[in-house]
Amino acid sequence: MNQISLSGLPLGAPLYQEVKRKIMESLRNGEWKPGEIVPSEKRLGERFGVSIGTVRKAVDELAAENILIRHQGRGTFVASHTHDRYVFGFFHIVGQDGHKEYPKVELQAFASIKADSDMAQRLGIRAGSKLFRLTNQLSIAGKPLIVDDIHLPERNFPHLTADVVRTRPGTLYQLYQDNFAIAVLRTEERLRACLADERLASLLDVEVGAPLLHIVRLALTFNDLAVELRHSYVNTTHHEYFAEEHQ
Amino acid sequence: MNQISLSGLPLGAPLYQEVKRKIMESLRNGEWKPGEIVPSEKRLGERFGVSIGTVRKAVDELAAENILIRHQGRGTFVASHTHDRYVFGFFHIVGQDGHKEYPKVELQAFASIKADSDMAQRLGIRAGSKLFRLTNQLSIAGKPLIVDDIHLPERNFPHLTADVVRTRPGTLYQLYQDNFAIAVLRTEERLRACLADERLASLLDVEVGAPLLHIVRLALTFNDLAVELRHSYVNTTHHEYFAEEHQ
DNA sequence: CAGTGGTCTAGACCACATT
DNA sequence: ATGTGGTCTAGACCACTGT
Repeated sequence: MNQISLSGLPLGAPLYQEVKRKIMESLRNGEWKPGEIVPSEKRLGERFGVSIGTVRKAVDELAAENILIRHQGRGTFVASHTHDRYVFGFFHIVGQDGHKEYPKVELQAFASIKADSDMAQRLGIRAGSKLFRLTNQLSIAGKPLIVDDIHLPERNFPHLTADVVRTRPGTLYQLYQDNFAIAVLRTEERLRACLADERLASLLDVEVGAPLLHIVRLALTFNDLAVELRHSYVNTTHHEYFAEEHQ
Repeated sequence: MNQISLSGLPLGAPLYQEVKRKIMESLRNGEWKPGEIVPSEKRLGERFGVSIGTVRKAVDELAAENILIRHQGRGTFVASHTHDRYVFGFFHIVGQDGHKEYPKVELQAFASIKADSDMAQRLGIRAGSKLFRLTNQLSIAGKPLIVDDIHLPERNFPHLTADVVRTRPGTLYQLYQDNFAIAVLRTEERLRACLADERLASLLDVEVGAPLLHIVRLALTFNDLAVELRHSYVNTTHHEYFAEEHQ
């Protein structure tokens, strides 16, 4: 059994891992905010007392995880959620020709509910905790394509209202970032096939019993803390979910 | 417009990219075969006339793409398809508890057909070209879970027979690698929901009209050449498709 | 023990972006 | 002109593996 230090890293872990951890700590603390520039590699090296090469290795990994973004000649920046970034990184539905087009979003319902045991387990909270539940209808060319049922622990999103959601300028993940200082860093998705019930059939303009792609997405922030649980129901008649495996 | 050299790399490309290209060329040529060790970083540096640091950067990328595998103290090896590796890298179906178990495979049909325009386009061959078509039934605990319809261009798999497929020791990708020197390097998957027709209902032991997850997988080798086109139909009643997005 | 990959350093030079 | 990240080098030392 390996010993584990207070930082969560094994004792005698590589220096660059320690540097990476410290950078993430500063990001989590908000020392450098989304969209802002971080100190140059030279300055980071001085701050942590390591060589530039070691800083580079730490930043390499953070850049590979899309937490930092490098721009040659300009500097290194904290990744920020934008519409384009969401479409590129999190939105996996493409047209039959492989073309990606982001749908128009319309909020259908906003409510406060209590977490059942499944939701609570996935979100890592107690069953019965209060959640916001949002239902979005996403359409392309006026035709409904996706229904999203989104669940957010209320304690992480104080004073959220339907109006705030409806009048947000960008994606929901931008709202989490800008209004609640929550950065979605990665997602886990579980996919199944299901049949449209009456509600989904009505929202998606399909027959009851039509086949739908059901995606359960868990969005996570620092330390793998769950931010959002989302059930998406997709009409895959003219669209599909795309995934690539670099082996 | 950037100039492109004969190697496909932009003129003035980084040295390590050139080294990476040369290593991949040797892999494609079979100079180093799957499972074999490649020369040490020191020797590669001497061979290509670059420093070890530059070799490391090239090997770093190849290791990140799972084309090479490093073992500290032992050396660097050419990735080889094994059962475990297939399950870890290409098989995305998990039980409801997240547990991955690889099913028992049974060949149901083996035929020679002609590519229709859709298959031909996806495989990058001419419509009407001859294909092998294999149908596999995959079961867990005696219960059918997946049906695979697999299409292989005949010219890449000379003398393939049902018997060879049935008596192979490992996965199909191992067969491609060991008997035909074809290395599957990455896959693209497109997912939709569909309804079971009579054939699928019978093979999967579900009702006609039951919802199924339909996965179209394209397997690719060097230079993004298509190797295999696979249609998988999954009964997601007790299993699901898992995908992770590192943002 | 010798050989391998993994880490870390220090410095030179390049390509790029901004001032 | 200055500062940034990107590349490349050379070498030291460490951790691990097999003989």
